[in-house]
Amino acid sequence: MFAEVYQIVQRIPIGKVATYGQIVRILGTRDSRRVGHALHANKDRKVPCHRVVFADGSLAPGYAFGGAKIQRLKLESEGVKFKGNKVNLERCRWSR
DNA sequence: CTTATGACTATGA
DNA sequence: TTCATAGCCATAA
Repeated sequence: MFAEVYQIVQRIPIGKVATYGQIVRILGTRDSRRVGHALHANKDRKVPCHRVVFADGSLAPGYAFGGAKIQRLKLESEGVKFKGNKVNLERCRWSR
């Protein structure tokens, strides 16, 4: 279940981000919520959930490990470029 | 066991 | 472009 999600999330290299849809696609399902639930169940203790963003590049408002703004800062620190209040998926989208 | 809610995404207005 | 609704699956009650 979530193990697959954790594995994929940990597989994301520094400076890159993956969308829920991307992970879900790898899992072989269409449900994006299960990924979000997986991260929520695990929070940010073992998996860098801050690298997981919405399909449009935005973050999870109010449910991040400490705030979407914090998440944004963390991603920036890893080298992820931001497009306004969203991540520049065109540049930092994790491809396989 | 059934109902309701949720770190989502795609489609329609 | 932004807001609302439907669909998919798992967890909580």
